[in-house]
Amino acid sequence: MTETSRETEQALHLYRVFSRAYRSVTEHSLRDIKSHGLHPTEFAVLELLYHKGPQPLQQIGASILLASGSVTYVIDKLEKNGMLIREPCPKDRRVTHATLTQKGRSLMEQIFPTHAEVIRLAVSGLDEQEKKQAIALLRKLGTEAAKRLK
Amino acid sequence: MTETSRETEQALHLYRVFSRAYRSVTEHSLRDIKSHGLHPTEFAVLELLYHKGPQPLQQIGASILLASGSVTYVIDKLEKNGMLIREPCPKDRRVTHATLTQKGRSLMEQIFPTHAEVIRLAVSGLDEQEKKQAIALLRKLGTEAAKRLK
DNA sequence: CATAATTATCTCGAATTCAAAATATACGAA
DNA sequence: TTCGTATATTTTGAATTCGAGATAATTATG
Repeated sequence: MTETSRETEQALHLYRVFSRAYRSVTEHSLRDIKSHGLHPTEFAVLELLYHKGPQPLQQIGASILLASGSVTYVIDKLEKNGMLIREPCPKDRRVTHATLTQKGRSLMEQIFPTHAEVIRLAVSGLDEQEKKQAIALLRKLGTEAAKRLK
Repeated sequence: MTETSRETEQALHLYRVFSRAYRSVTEHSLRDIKSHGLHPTEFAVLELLYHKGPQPLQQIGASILLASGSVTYVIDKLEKNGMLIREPCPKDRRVTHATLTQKGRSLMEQIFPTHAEVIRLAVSGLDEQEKKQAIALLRKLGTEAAKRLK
């Protein structure tokens, strides 16, 4: 028989509940994104630029956890679709910034409110107090987990 | 300016904290899995069979959310590596069961305790009481989100 | 200034995934 | 039985991702 401490059992239990919940919640988001003819990664890039403004490609990869080769691929596609343009950085010629075009911004202005509403519904199983608790717990959990990754 | 209700703001905030926490926690798991030369999907299949015993391929896909074509692909690979075998179901000839070989079972016996310990550490940012709260909140969140997917 | 080390991006090939179509089997109804 | 529908698996082709290596530009060091 395998020896597993009660603490470990509880940790595994939390991990499973966490994963299942994550899948169910993100499924709402994914369906909405797909319904607009976008892929999750494309949406993530557009959302980042929409909220944070022009970003170096490197930053984009770091923010949404994408390998550099994949960043090139997604940015290529979005640029071909006219959603954004590449702009060379004048201060550092190694760097390229991605900037939303008017078309890209319009798209996000059109779909983001709906998307926010989908997210609101997806997490509406918790009331305001519970959401507050969940935020505090998840923030702590995530921060500590990130620390231990170094 | 975009009108967004306070509730929606809170929901988006929860979603972001949730996603970040999930990435940090799962990164622990992914690194451990990789360190054993396995891919996440392969590990998921092995873990399922290890804990639940032989399963129809269809069940495997349903459990770990994998398209049927991908199931065939992963099972092929694991079978070639000698981790499992396919066994035709005598009662229903459409069905194939995947069963761990001794080699596959030994591998899991060897790596699962370590993996459990990695998970324990990954979520150790919360104490026992907090884990209990998190489990309750995440279960509720996940269950309600799943309901709304129908 | 010259060289080494670092950083940002892109290219290329391999691996994994999905979706749709093909195949085989099971099951219910006429 | 026979037909039609449903289910399980495999096949196929396209899309996305990663990792490693190449290139170019910057920064640090002597």
